[in-house]
Amino acid sequence: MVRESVQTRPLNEREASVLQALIYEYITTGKPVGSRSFVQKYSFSISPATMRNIMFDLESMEYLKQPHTSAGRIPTDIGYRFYVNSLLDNYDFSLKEREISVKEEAIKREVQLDKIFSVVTRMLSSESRYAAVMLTPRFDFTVVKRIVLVPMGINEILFILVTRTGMVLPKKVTVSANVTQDDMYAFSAYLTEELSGYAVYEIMDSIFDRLRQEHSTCPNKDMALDIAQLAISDYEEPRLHIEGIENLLKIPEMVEEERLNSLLSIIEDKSILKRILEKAIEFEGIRTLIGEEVAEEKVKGCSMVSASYKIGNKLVGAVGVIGPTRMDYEKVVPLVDYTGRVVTELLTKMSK
Amino acid sequence: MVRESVQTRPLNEREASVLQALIYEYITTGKPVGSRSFVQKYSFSISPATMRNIMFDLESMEYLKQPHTSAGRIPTDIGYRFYVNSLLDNYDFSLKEREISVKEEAIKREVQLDKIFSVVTRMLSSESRYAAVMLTPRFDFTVVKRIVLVPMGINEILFILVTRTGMVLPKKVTVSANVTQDDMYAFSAYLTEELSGYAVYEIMDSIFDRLRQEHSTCPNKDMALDIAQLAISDYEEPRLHIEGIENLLKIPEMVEEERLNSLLSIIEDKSILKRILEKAIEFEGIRTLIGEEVAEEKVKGCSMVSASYKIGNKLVGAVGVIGPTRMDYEKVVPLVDYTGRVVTELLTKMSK
DNA sequence: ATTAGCACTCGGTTTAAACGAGTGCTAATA
DNA sequence: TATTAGCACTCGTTTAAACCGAGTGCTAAT
Repeated sequence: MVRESVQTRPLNEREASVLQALIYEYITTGKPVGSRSFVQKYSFSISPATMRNIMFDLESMEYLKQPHTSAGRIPTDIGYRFYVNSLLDNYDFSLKEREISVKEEAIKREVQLDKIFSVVTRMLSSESRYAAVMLTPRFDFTVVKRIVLVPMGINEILFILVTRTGMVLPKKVTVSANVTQDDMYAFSAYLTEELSGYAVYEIMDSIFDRLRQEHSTCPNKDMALDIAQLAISDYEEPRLHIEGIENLLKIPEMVEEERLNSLLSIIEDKSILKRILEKAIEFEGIRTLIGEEVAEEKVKGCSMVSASYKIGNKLVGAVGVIGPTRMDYEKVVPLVDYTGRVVTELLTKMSK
Repeated sequence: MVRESVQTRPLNEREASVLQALIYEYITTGKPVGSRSFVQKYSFSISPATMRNIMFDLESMEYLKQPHTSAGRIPTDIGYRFYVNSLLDNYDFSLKEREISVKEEAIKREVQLDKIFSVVTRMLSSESRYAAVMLTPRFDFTVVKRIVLVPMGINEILFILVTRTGMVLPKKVTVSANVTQDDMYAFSAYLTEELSGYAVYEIMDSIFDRLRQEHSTCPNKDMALDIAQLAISDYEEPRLHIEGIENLLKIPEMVEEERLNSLLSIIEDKSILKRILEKAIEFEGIRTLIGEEVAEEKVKGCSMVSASYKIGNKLVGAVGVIGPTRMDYEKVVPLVDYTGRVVTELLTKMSK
C-alpha cells in the first residue's frame, strides 16, 4: 500500500491505542519511540512495518513528529492534548482521593493560613516531582472578621484585618491628624462592628458609602472610615508561591540551553506565572496547558496543570504544577485536582 | 636558579601583587591564568619565565594550583582567602556606602516588615548578580508592643502579637475552657499592659513567672497567661529567604554536573543554609566563607559572604550572598556589609 | 636573579570512520 | 486490501586518531 497523506480525522481504535501507548512510553523514557522496540515492548501483535505505517498516519495527522529524519517519533502538542483529553474523559473525579489522602491531614493540621500555602506547594512539588505554584486567594473575596488598630508612632497606625479564614493582614497607614489611644479602641470596635461579615469587595462597593451617610455613636467616625478605606484600598495582590524548581533542574532535558532559559524567565519574571494562574482562576476545576498552549512567548517546552479553588462557591485562587511538556499527566492531573479540592474544603471550612 | 619547594612564608611585595592580580584575572575570566598572556595583559616588567617562577613558588605555598599539568594556574581556597583578607584590610567600612545608596530609599520606604525581607534579598541578588539569602530576626529578641486576642471558633483563639518593629505575628491557640468575648478584651488589655516593652526572651525567662505570682485585677488572669505562654512558646523559627538562584544558573561553571548538585542541595535542604547563617549571626559584621570553609558536606565550589544585623545592639539575624568560589568579592563584600548596616539601621529605628 | 630557548604535556577541537536505531518504499503474501 | 519481509538509505551518536596551542619545567646563558 502506498501511504498517502492523511487529513485529520477521528482516530480508529487501533490508532488511538498506539498513540496512547506511544505517548506513555515517551513520557516514561524521554527518548523518541521507534517502531521495532515499541512493538516488542508493548506486545502489539503487528509487525514493525505495520507500526511504521500507523505512525506515519499519526504523523501526517500531526499527532506525532520526528525530531529528525530517521529517528523515532515523539508526540506533538496535539498528541499530548489527545492523550490528556482521553485521560480526563476516563478520569473518575470522585475517586482517586484515597490514594493521596495521607497528606491531607498534614495540610489540615496547619492553622496559620500563610503556612498552608507553603505546605500545599511543598507537598505538591514533592509529590509530583515537578515545580508547584499557587496563587493566594483574591483579596476582594475575603470576609472580614475583625479589625484592630494599633498606634505605631506619630501619625502612624497599624491596621490589622483578621479574615474569617484566620488570615491576619497588617497594613501600615499614615494619617495627618493625631489619634489618641482611646480613639483607636473606639475605631477598632466601630469598624469591627460595621464591617465584619462582609467581603472586601462589598465593603469597597457599597458599605463605605452607606456608613459615611449613616449616623454613628463613634466619635470621629469619618476618620475611622478614612483609615479603613486607605488601608483596604491598597491591600495586597494575590501572591505567587513557587516551590520545587530544583525538581525541574533534575530533568536532563530541562537543563539544556533553550529550556533552561525558559526556566529562568519563569523564575525571574513572576508576572508570567501570575498571568497564567490568574487566567486559571476563571475555570472551575482542572485545566491543562500543553506546550504552545501556554501562549507565553518566553516559555517553551513546558506544560502546566492547574486547578482553581474556591471559598464557599467563589473561585478565588489557583494551584498548579509546572513541568516539561513530557509530563506525567496521569499522575499530575489527579494530584492537582485533588489538591484544589482540599484547599477549597479547607478554606471554606475556615471561613464558616 | 633551581627552584626548590618553598615553605609557607610571608609573601614579598611582588608575589603579593602577582597573586592579587592573578586572582582578579581569574575572577573576571574564569580561565586558568598562564604566564605569557598574563605578564602581557598586566604589563608586568618581567618575563614570562620569571612569572612562571613566581607562580611556582605561589603554587608550592598552596595559594595557587593547576587544574592539570600544563595548564595555567587558578587560585586555591587559601589564595582566595589571602585575596579577600587583603581586600578587607584595605576596605574603608565607612565609605563605600554612597555608591549604592540609591537603593536605600527603596528599602526604607517599605513599611511592612515582612516585605522588607523580600525587598532586601531581591535587591541584594540583583545588585550582586548572585543569590541572596536572609535570615529573619531571631524571635526571642523582638520586643512586644501589643497583644490582641480574637476568638475564632469554639475553643479557638487567634493570638496576635504586634512587635515594636511593626511585625504582626499571629498564632492560633486551642483552649479547653470557653472564653467569652469580654474575656478577650480583658485579656488583650491585661497582656498588652504587662508584656509590652519586654523582649520575648525576657518574657519567657522571668515575666511570666512574676505575673503568675502577682495579683491582678484581670479576671481569669491565669488563663490569659496560659494562652500567652502557649502562643509565645512555640512561635516561629527565623525564616530563610532566598532570592536569585536564577543568577547562579546563568554562571556556566555552576551548571556543570557537580556544581549543579551543590546548588540543588542548597535549594532543597534549606536547613543547610540556615545552619550557616545562624552561625553568621554570632559574628558582628562581615564574614566570608570560601569554598571548603563552608564546611558543609554537600556544598562544593561555593562561597558565601554574610553580614549579621542587629536590632539596637543585639545581633538578631544575618544576610548574605552565595556564589561560586570565583566570586567578585570586591563587589560583593561592600555590598553585603552595606546591606547589613541598612537593615540594622532600619530595624533599630522601627523598634524605637 | 632573570631570561631565552626548548622539549614536553595535555586538554580541546577537528576529522573520519564505524555504528545502530530508525525510516520509507517495494514487492510478496494472506 | 491490509500486512509483512526485505532492503537501501539517513542521520545522530560514539569512537579513534590527529592535531593544535597554550602552558609548563628545566637548563644554560646573561
